[in-house]
Amino acid sequence: MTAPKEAEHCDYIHVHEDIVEQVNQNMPDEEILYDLAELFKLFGDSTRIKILYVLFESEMCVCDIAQLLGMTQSAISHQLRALKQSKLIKYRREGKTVFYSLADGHVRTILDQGMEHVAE
Amino acid sequence: MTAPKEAEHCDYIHVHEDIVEQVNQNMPDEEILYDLAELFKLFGDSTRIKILYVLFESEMCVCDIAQLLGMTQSAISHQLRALKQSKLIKYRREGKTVFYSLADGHVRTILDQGMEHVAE
DNA sequence: ATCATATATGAGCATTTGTTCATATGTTAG
DNA sequence: CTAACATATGAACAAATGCTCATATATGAT
Repeated sequence: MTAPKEAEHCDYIHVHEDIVEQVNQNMPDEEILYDLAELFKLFGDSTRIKILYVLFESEMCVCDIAQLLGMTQSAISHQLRALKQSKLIKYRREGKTVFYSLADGHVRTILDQGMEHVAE
Repeated sequence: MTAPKEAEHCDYIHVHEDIVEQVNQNMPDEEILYDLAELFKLFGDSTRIKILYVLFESEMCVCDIAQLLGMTQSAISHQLRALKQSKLIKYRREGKTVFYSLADGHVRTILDQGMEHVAE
């Protein structure tokens, strides 16, 4: 029996039953994949990448980061907000100053892996 | 001697000389950081993430991927192009069909690390 | 209280991004 | 050659993104 011809189907389906099953089994939930994409989106901007690299060296306040990157306090603050919301960085307040630092070892691992690929 | 008051400077500079030096020393070149961001940008979209997860199981043709994800051939082809350009996937032609597969072990490592963070 | 400093945030705007649609290219069969 | 199929690609458009500017909030000093 030949498969019924429908709009989006290849004439000959190369995906075999067992592979389709495997994909559906091993593919994480839609929601998880969305969250994963949201996470990587944060690494997909050079300003945020630079912020993370700067924080590799030391915790730092907003103004210091802005200076080091040659950008406005506002721009940096907006980006820190995004990084903070995804728990990639944490902060502590000391008087008027807020110090930011990396929250997670994954940050370093992810960036390092990306570097390996880019460096090829 | 107090530091000269300028626009973007904190009143008290928290970044000490040695840390500034360390940052400038360890921070990769602007161009590399840009490439790194470009790479992660590819992981920052759930369609492309799904494509990569599907390819974990097996090489697959464009049409099969489109079917599995319930998207149009064109949309998938556009995304495959981006993934291909960054050498995250490779392809081989077999007659009319083009089979795509993962190009690199880094892909898996990067996604796994991201997953670990998301799963917290 | 007022002032100054450090940071956060909302609105506006220009740029980028992902999809759709139409069409082009490439391959095979007849 | 033509026809059918698989894939690639350019234009258009809506949605998302990152920065700027103005302003709000928070803390400390006077």
